[in-house]
Amino acid sequence: MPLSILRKTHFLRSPLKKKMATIVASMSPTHISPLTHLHSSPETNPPLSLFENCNSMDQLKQTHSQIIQKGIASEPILHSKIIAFCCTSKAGCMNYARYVFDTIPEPNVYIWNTMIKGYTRINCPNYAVSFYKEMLEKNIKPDTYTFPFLLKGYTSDAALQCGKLVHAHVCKFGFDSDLFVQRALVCMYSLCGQIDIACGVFDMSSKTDVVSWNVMISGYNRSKRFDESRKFFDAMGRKGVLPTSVTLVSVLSACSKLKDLETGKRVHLYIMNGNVDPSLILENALIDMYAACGAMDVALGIFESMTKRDLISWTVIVKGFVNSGQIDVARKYFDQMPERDSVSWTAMIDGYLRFNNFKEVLILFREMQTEKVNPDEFTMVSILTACAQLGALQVGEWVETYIDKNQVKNDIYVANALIDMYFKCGNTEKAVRVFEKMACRDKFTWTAMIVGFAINGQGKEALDILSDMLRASISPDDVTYIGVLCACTHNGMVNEGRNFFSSMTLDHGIEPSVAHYGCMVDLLGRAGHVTEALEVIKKMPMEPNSIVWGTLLGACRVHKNVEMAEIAAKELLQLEPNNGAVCVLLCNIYAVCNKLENLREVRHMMMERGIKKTPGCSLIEMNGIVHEFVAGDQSHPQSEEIYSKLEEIMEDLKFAGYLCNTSELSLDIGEEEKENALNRHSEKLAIAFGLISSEPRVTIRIVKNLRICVDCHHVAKLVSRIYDREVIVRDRTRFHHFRSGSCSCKDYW
DNA sequence: TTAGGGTTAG
Repeated sequence: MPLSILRKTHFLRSPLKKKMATIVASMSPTHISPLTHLHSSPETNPPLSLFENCNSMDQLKQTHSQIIQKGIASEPILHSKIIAFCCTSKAGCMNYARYVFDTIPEPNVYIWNTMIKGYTRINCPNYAVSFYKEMLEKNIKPDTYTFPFLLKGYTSDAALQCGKLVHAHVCKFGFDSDLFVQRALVCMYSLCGQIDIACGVFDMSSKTDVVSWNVMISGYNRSKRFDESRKFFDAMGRKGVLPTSVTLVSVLSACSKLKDLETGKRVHLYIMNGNVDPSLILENALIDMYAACGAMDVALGIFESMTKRDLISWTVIVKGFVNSGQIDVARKYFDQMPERDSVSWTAMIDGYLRFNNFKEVLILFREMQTEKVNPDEFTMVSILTACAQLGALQVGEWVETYIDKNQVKNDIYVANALIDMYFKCGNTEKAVRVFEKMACRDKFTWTAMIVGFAINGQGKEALDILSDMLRASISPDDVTYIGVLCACTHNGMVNEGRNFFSSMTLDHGIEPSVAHYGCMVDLLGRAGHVTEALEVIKKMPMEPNSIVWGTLLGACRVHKNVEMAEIAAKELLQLEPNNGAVCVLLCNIYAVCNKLENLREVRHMMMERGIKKTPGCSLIEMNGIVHEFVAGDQSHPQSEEIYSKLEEIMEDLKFAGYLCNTSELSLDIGEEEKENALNRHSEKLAIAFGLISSEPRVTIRIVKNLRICVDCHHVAKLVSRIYDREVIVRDRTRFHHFRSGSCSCKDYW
């Protein structure tokens, strides 16, 4: 809304004025019911009751026409009645109100107020304020009703400036001590996201009633400051203000977010004692509170005893089971729902997301579309998150197009999820395009950009983004710095990383967490400073976790440092005795360094303890379907074709000078067998499948659960050159963009 | 006045 609206008159000339006059004039006499009683002294006894019985604009217009015919249309009370109907009734029409308003020679403050109320009611606060301005120009003084009507129109962050100007007028006209005006101000500030100012007005109010308290409590909920909602509720009790069901619904919502079962139970008891009338909304709020606090038995008890349930009751139960980890039970209730809207679908989709079942997310999303339920922005964020995890670029792109075409609200959450999805699918160009189009960005946006560039090996771009972020006065947080350190790590920028690590605390007051120390270990270790990396671990103010030791172990593998590897592996196995990945890494290191005796020892220990290696798994999306391959997989319907293509590829590669790199294979087997095992790695199967299933020159995108092995890395480079294909592999830690025989990681991984 | 969303070291 333009601020100028209060400073300058923008009084609207009713475009429909002429049209309305025509409508009234054209009403044929047959439409008009005979109003014989109008003959009895109309001036002294206006037929007010006629207006009170009006149910539609047609009836109102008929009555109005009669009044005009009888020559009593200038009665002020009749004007008020017509305008009140048009402005406040559900069937009302502001254009007609405007038409009548223009015929009144000197409208009184009541009529002005009613017009303001009407424009606010139809969500046109700018028209309301124009009327207000016009009223002042006509020397009509506002009264205590004027401001609540005006203020009620300001309900969003964008309206705050206008709201504040109206507040100034409230003070100027001396209405700042009126209960209703104060309440309207509290409400306006609360809805415009300024709960602290609302609180200030509330504290200064001469009188407060339960409605004002309710406005404050719901305002804190809206600002996600649930702890303060609860404090207000307690304070209200101390002041002896009795809560209404509106209060309790808000308080229960806060309890649900705070997981405050104790206060929740107190509210439940208050309701059970008959202090407020029970309602569906109240019951829903109760089951939500119990479900959120993990008391699913109580939540279900209430749900089952309800005589009437709605979508929300069911959704809350589904969500409750998802939260308690019972995804199958959640699904059972979801399947039983009599009807489902986008919120219920999203609740179920989020359940699968939470349990990392990303494929099921996409399956459910397809079902949702089959049932013709339109996804909203919340659904889209969930789907994009699943696409990011799966590397499902085509589905992700489809989502972006769907959002544009179907006017799904493209808010900051959606844009941030899009950026994250594009980066995690290796498409940095599209991520940047989304970023550039954004009208406003928050710290999540900037952080997603930094992390995104970092994992894609574009360290310089990541650091440029950090500079832009600081220039835009957005404070980085701990996650931002994880991205920054990660960018330095993936690009071997050791000194820069060291500097960022110290400036993080010195300049931004962010205390390093175990994750930040982990990044430093990675930064130093990967660059070959393995001893210094161990020093960092020793000096950490907290206990190093398994990730930190695993990072050091990974660095030892790259730099073939057996001694340090043994230290790291020992520490790791103490923390996680059954971690298969550690044993495999240690085996890799022993194999590379030709320490076969140690290798056998580890293998023996693994067998004894029943430790299994995590099977390598690669995903590749083809025409919107995600295909999954594990090492040696033969379950794919096109398996035969895939293996014969793979054979062909290996022949082509050998012809081009490829030598199989079996150095990391920990098995005590012959060279041929080793080569065979390597050739069945999941990423090779996915590459072969990609080559036979897509058009020439189309990029092959693969997501792998483990780190890509040296041999597969080499093969991918050659494939990109020999077949002229861009191959993008996202492994556990980063992206490898293979183009024309080389990789974006510059073999630094 | 009741249900839902985003970034995180290996």
